Amino acid sequence: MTKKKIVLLDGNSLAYRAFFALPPLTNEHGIHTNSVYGFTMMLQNIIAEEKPTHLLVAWDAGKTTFRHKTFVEYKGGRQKTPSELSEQFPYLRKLLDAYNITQYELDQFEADDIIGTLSHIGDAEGTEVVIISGDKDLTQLATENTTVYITRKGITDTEKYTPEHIMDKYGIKPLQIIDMKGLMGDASDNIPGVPGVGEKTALKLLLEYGSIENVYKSLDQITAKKLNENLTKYEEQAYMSKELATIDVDSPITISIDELVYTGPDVDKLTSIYKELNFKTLLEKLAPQEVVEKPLDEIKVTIASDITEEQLTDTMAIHIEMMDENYLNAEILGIGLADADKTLFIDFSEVEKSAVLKEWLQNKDKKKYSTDSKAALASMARYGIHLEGIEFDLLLATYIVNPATSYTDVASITRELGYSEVQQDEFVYGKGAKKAVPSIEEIAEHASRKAQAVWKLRPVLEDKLRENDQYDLYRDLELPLASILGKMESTGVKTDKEILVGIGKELTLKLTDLEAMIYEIAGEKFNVNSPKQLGVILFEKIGLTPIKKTKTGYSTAADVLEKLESEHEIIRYILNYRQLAKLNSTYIVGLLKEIHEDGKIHTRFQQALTQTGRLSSINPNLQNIPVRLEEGRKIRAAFVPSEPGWSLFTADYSQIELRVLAHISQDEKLIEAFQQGADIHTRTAADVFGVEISEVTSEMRQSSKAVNFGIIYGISDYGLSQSLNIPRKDAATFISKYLASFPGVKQYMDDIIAEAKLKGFVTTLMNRRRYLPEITSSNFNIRGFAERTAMNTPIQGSAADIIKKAMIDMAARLESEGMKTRMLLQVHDELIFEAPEDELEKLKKIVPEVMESAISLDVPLKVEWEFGKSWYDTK
DNA sequence: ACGCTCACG
DNA sequence: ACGTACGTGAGCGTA
Repeated sequence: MTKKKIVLLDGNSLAYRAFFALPPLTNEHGIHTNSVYGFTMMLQNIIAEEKPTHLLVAWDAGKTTFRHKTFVEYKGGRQKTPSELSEQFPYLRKLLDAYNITQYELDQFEADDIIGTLSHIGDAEGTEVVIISGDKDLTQLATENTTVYITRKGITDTEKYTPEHIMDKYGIKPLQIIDMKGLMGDASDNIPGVPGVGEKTALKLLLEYGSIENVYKSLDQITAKKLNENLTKYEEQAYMSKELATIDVDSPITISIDELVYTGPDVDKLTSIYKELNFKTLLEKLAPQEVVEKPLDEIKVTIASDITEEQLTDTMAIHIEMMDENYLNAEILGIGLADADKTLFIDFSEVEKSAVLKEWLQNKDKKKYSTDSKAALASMARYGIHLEGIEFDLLLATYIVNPATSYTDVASITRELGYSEVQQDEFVYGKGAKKAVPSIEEIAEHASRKAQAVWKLRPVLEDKLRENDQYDLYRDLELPLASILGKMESTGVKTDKEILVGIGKELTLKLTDLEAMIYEIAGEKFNVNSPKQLGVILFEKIGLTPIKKTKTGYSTAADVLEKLESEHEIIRYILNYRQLAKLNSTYIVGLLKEIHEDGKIHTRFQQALTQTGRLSSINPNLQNIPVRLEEGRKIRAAFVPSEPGWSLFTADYSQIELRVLAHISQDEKLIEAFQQGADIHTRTAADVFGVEISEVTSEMRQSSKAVNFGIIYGISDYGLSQSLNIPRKDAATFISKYLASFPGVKQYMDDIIAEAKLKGFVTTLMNRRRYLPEITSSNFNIRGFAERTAMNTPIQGSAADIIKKAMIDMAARLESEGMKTRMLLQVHDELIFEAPEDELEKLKKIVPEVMESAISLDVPLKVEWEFGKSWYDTK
């Protein structure tokens, strides 16, 4: 027989905790589910870790308790429970019911008292008891047999209060926690305590006198005048506070420990509640085989050979089927085609053989509706087939309608639109080690279904785009851009392996030295790359003071280490080691792995991913190649032109986001500054500090630069204080001065938040949308985040629109000028080309011209360019 | 799989 | 009551 172990949960406290720890999730009916989800995670964790034989969730009963008789205002002034949380309580009850966990509440008593009483009984029996809550008051219940787990940051992490731990932490015994609360009070429960006494003073008094009673017996020994006065004046209040903070361990409960036996969940009930709440991952874990695919409608699949012109009509939906997501090197299995009355699958070996099909693919008068046009284009290009005539792109259309949904494969996209006739790729090909090529019949059906889905969904999406006034954005910006990006990806960037290897060797040498040095100073070997091990060395062995904590321990991030640099010599070696280790692993070893046989790196641009409209770059990411520090910048020397005698040419928009802000906000001063061509940070400094331009110091300019960044991000005093390393108050002063100097910006910030609340979304200059449902949240954090997003997205997103437009114009211009220059990369506000020597002069003229006239704003756009023999040299 | 750290705009 | 600047991707260690 296993040993008895009782786990007692504080239901209300944990529900709150889960609610605030998680982002707002909802099921398809808009019911909030985050608290239930978090609670479930905690519960699973507790059951797995503690393996309780007895389990109980205690709830607070109603509004009034016996404590209100002592003090009417007990728990007064509390914010009303947010409706997003209160609507979840019935589901929590149902969940626990499905788990077969006893729930208990008692009129006039709080959950604390129920827990206290039961733990008291268990303790007397000598049974092991674990109490779990977010409320530190419960630590008063810790005994030799009873441990109190208090939730920390996150939802499953807890701090375990045993009597020893409480002694270590506060220097008092568990029951003295009550005296501590009595003296210091508790704002959240509206327990007054003694004014002027906080945690420090309370602990000092208890260390000296042991209890509130003894403090008052020895009052004349307390010489601190103010403290003595307060203690004297508020004696009655101190005793009352102690009474309020005392958990009743003898409440009149009508339940016995035997009734708490935990036998495990009712899987059927659990499945039904998980379904109701849309907990997909939990459902899968519960019974992976139970998630059955609904049978699809039958379709007629034709596996074609000897393609004829008659089979290929003027307009068809097309999908290139590949097993791997990386279409730049994945094996092409075949092509699925569909129109109104048929589907067709062509095995890739047939594609290569069929001149008729190739002709059709390359004919721009034969219209194609695709699932992902960039993938289609780039994958075909590998076989010398230049796909033309793309008229529709399912991926892009869905993304423009709402960038928030996550797009993994065609099945998920179409399901989102209420169409469920396509199977998940995972289902067809298997997952992980079980991934394998199925029969040609299966592939044919899968690819045909995808093509058919595109055919059926195109009108739906086009209507939606028109309805949202986003058809132009889709048709004139994203769709043509897809082809351009496809070409850029196919072209790739020539990368000099030798240069990377050379830098790698130097780095390895330096890293070995640094490592040895660090071990010597630390007095032992450890993994410098492990924040956990490093934390132990720095903050336990060496004894430095931790400045910041993370969920899992001490933070060892660079900003923390920099603050400790003067404290110990080891820090600078660690910082240096970190910097070089990053360069070596990500940019030397990482990039070397990505060089193809053609000596080039072919990144892929994700065009339907970011929430703002920017692109992202993967496999590898070429949008974050080091530049800020010289050591890292040298990596750029490895990126070179692919033809002898050519150069790389880079052009970047100067301050595009601030210019966009000036335009959108119509702030007169900001517009004027840009029209005059002033250095914007200096100009901002002059306005904010109220001095002449000539009097602006470099510190003033630096602060203003940080404020300008902050404004773009949706400023907060905390954020600015972190970036400038100044007190929060000073940061707040800066911000208010800035907003007073630029009233148009202030007005914009207020207006955009109001607009987002009203419409539920914000838009960019070219009508890209981002929905912000969280902007009406009653949770301060979540709402604040949404508000900053509302301020930032139109700025970042409009800048993204502009450079996308510039890319389209630039590609057209290069074409019309008959130039050989190729566009290679886009890095958010920068374009990188490779060009033959004799086109450089022309580029210097047309690149700025095209980029600067991509859009007409009320401020000029400014482009700066460079060229050189490598990316490093374009500076 | 997830968190931390750090590279970029 | 709670912990934050906006947007990304990759490598590593740890679970």
